[in-house]
Order: sequence, then C-alpha cells, then structure tokens
Amino acid sequence: MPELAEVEFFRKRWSAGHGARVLAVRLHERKKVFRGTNTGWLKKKLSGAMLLGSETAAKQMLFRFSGGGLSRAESRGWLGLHLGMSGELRVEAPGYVPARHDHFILVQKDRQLVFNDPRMFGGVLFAAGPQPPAWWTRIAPAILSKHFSVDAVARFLKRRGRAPIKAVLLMQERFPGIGNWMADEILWRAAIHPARLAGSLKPAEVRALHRECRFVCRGALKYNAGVGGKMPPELNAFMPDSWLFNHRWEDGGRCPRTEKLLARAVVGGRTTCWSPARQRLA
DNA sequence: CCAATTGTTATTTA
DNA sequence: ATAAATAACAATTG
Repeated sequence: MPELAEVEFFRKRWSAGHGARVLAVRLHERKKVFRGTNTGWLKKKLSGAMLLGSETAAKQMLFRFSGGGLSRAESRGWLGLHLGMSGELRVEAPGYVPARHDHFILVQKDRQLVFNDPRMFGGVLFAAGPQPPAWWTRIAPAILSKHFSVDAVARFLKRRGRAPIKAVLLMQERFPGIGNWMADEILWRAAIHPARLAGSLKPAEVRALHRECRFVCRGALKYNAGVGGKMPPELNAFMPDSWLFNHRWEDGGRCPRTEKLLARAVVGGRTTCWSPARQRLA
C-alpha cells in the first residue's frame, strides 16, 4: 500500500501525539517487524519519553523523542517506521484493546498510537543519540529537492542501462518514495514503455521522465497526503480521473488520454499497467 | 488449491 | 566482479 504520499498520510495521523508523553510501550517482540531491533531497550528508552515531532523521507518515517529512559548524553530517541507492503498507522482511544497485527503501540494519556502490519514486511527501528542515525540520514535526497536533477537521472539510467526502466524507477537509491503505482503513472505520463531498457532512453525521454517524476510526486502528495481521516482504499476517491491511478486495476480499464484498452503484465518482476497506444517498445 | 497483493533483501544466474 | 533476475519473506483475499 504505502508509497511516498501514503507514508506522509499515515505519519500525519500520529502527529496527534506530538507534544505528549509516552506512558507505556506495547509490542509483540517476536514479530518480524522487530528484526534487528532490541525491543527491551527500545521499550526502556521510550517509556516516559516526550514525542517531539516527526518527518518522512521516501517510504520511511522518523519520530523524535526526548526524556524518558534516554540519558542526558543521549539526548534524543529516534524511532524509524517502515510500512512495508501492508502496514498502517492509526490513532485509537485510551481504552483501546490491541487487535491482531497491532505489533507496536505507544500509549499516551489521551490516545494510543498504533502500528499495524499483517504481512510484516515493514519494520521498527530505534536509535539513541544527539544526532539522527545513519539509517535515516543515508536516505537519498527527495525527488522534489534540487538534488534530483536531470543529470543525476541520466547518469543513473546509464549505469542501470540493461534493466527495464520500470525496475529502475523502483530503485530507492535514486527514486526514493516511488512504488509500483507511481512508477506506472510516471511512465504513462512520459509515454515510455515500461519494458524499455533504461540505457536506451533518448535525452528528451530522460527529461520527460524527470519532469513526470516530480509531477507525480507533487500530485500524489496533494491528493493523497493532505486528506484527513480517510483510509487508503478510499484515497483514490481524491485522485482525478485524468490519472492512470483510477483505471489501472480495473479489468477492461481504459487509458484516460487515448480511451484505448490498458495492458497489464509482469515487467521487472512487478505487475505493471500501461497504455499500448501511448507507450511503445520501439 | 491457485493466484494475487502499492516492498525489500538474500540468493542465484548471466 | 557486476548487474539483473528470481525467490523468499507472511498474511490474507478472491
């Protein structure tokens, strides 16, 4: 489910708890989402801590804490959440009883912040120290930042020249936050067939790809991230019908620009939707 | 029972 | 050695 904008959408839900203390941490320590994380330590550090604020980068979320079990020298706690394929964040009432797949809960006086992930491809990370940890600072610069230049994209496409462009768009090291539907939306707008080899794109196509990456990120954030309270299956209600998004899963769906039938196949290992009338292989 | 799923990573293949 | 393809992870739904 969660790509760039949905991740931002879920982070905003938990911002209800900014400025409030964590009274208790509830977690299922043997669950896969805690792989590589010391849950006893995390629990100790966060109990009594103040949730200061949060941010997103790509598909990651970072929540900042102070106080609680953190020492004076550590100063800050850094909670990283990744939603994987099926994760979501919710806010529940103080008396809420954890349900199936609620793997991690921050209990506050007026609410409970719930991390739920049935398939557990997501993850919970934690670090303590004055500066944010490497797993956060190493995330590639955002597509909507000035570091995402046509040149950088062109160089990356050359380096990954023999892979299908669809697969390359999913590489977080250069296209942070892009997921399956955004990649298809970008290629559809740029009129590039998803199976084209990345190294075969002409300069004009690389420029179009760069432009549409930014357009789709902006639009996704505008339509998906700012809408309060609604769950993702309903998010598409806010996407314009002029986007591929609203047609891509529907059998017999038609391209909003050509009205011709859309095609679906596995490209680069993922189910891919495109408009054969707009996106040609040659 | 089979196939599908908006993600990532380890392993295998080329 | 490098990069691309594939399998695996886990749970649920159709």
